[in-house]
Amino acid sequence: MHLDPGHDWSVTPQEAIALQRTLAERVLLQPGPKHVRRVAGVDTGFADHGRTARAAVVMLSFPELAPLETRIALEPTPFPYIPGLLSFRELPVVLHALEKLSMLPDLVLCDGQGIAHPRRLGIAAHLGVVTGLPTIGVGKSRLIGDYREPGMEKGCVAPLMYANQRIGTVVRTRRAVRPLFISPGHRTDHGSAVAWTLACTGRYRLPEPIRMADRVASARRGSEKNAVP
DNA sequence: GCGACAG
DNA sequence: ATCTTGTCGC
Repeated sequence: MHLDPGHDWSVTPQEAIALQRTLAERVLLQPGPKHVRRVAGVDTGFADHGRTARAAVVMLSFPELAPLETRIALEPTPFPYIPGLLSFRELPVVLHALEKLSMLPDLVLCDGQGIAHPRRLGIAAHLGVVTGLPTIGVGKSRLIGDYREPGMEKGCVAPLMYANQRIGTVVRTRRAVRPLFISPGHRTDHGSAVAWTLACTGRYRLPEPIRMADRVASARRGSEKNAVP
């Protein structure tokens, strides 16, 4: 399958920022998909002192959360890590892993922020605008915003605020663990983002799609295979 | 100028 | 993100 890159990815940090301001206008905040049969998790890992980027996408069935397909892409890392510009470092290789899927997901959980970003275009929102797919940002830590510590029980939440606006939700996905920073990417909203995240979470802190993609992307040695039907 | 800063 | 073994806690 051929997936459109969406735009030129060979940009300078300054051009990337300008691009984010434009693309952010195309982000759609609306209730997420009504029915989900397939949910994908994406994550990126690095090797060779950061010179090689490895994106992993794992497709799971819903609500069983059983792995259906795993795809990987390896490429030279194209952009340095700059807070706020993470998508220009990880999305190029992520898109190549995504286009290897035999079927499109109904929803994508992405490692990193959605609209909880200085210009409202974190990696999950960027991925959604480029692919047109509904996406949710699942951050393991905070990029921007203020919040009150949510309760310690699983399911406890607290709004993530920035410039007097809600940009996400701090969610306790498991008892007494560090909370996750959930924010809408594209074609989802605060409520649906949190609901789908919890619906995809089992006995671990990370929702299954992200946890499985994480495992594959960070695989130390050569699991450079591509499982396909 | 100073502090913060997804992965 | 990555470098890295055992260890403390539920």
